Amino acid sequence: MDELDLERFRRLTLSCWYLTGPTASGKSKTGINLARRLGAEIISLDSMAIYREMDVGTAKVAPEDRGGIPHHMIDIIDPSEEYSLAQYVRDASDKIDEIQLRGKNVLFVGGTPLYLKGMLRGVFEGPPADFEFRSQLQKKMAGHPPDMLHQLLNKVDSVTAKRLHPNDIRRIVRALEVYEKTGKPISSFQKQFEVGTPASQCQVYVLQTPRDILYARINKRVDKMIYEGFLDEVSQLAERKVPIGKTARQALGYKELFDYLDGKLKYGQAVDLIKQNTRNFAKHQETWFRSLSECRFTSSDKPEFEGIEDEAESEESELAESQLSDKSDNQ
RNA sequence: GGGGGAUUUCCCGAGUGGUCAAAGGGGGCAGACUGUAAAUCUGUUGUCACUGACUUCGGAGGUUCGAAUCCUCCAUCCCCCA
Repeated sequence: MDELDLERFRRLTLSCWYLTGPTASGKSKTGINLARRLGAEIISLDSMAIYREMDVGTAKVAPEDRGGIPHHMIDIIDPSEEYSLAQYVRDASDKIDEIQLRGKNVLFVGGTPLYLKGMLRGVFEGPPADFEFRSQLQKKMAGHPPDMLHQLLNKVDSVTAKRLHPNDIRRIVRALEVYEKTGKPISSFQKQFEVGTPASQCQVYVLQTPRDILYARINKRVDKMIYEGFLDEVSQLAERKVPIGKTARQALGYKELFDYLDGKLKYGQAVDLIKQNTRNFAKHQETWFRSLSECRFTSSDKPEFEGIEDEAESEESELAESQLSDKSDNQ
């Protein structure tokens, strides 16, 4: 993406609304209410909800609960396929065009911070992941000192090497991959990724819940998912003729239940692990939001969105609240 | 009733006289993050007036220049024999 494209890209994506927050902060329901008030359609900002056949564990809102608001970027990919940041940014941008052409607003709802950053700042046009290349690199590394790849990177791209921790194999490998495919260091590509827009010029809202309350809600929600047939869903995925891909397989809850089905974990252990990993994930999401200048923070109990008229605290917002408390009740 | 074993910092768990505020893991907290991101990586984690001091290894005493480590008694838990 060159400078001009980037500018156009940002103009497009910053005209949208964004509602995010850690898992179990109540994004989906709040989002539907906000979308109604904005006259918006929703684009899911979620790296796992894109997959079909993964409903319970990704906490997808059932079609009948979407309040008539169209939801996009959900159920668009088969679990056997890989997906990525760059693809998301491309596909979602097309969706924005499409929706705005209909004269509707766009509201992103979801909690994948990397995708959020991609939408807000743009992504460079790099070579796609080459898993063949990566596994070869890994093989080459066997037997060598663990920081071999880091040193290798240091030779071709010292800027990135300095930035990355020697143990950060995944990023080192990608940096080497980009160099290999393009002949240019990854650090020479889009640097604007680091330049954020002030929150006052965006409509990016992060729902906040006190940590201890959030953790308790997560635990409850995992139990609820289990009750709603999470294990059956995972069993069905395990029985597919075409096995699910590595991206879908690593989804929270899914990987643990796969391990249970493979006999690597006891059932109770798997469930506890899901809760633990989900809590850690929520924390990680919050670290992300803090790092993005675009974000504004608002309480998940009583979210306030500047810029839209409150419609005199109308039934709509009361509805929003009652649904929220509803939610926490039966979680 | 008799014999044996255990008790460690938020948790699990190593540590058997000094180099121990105590390995390692988990959890907590914080950070990184551009084509696997619900992934991956990093730092930190007794207290304080913090290059030093203080409190901590079930409790109370004792041995020693010095104890989480040795001895005595007490408490709790586990196992074996009755």
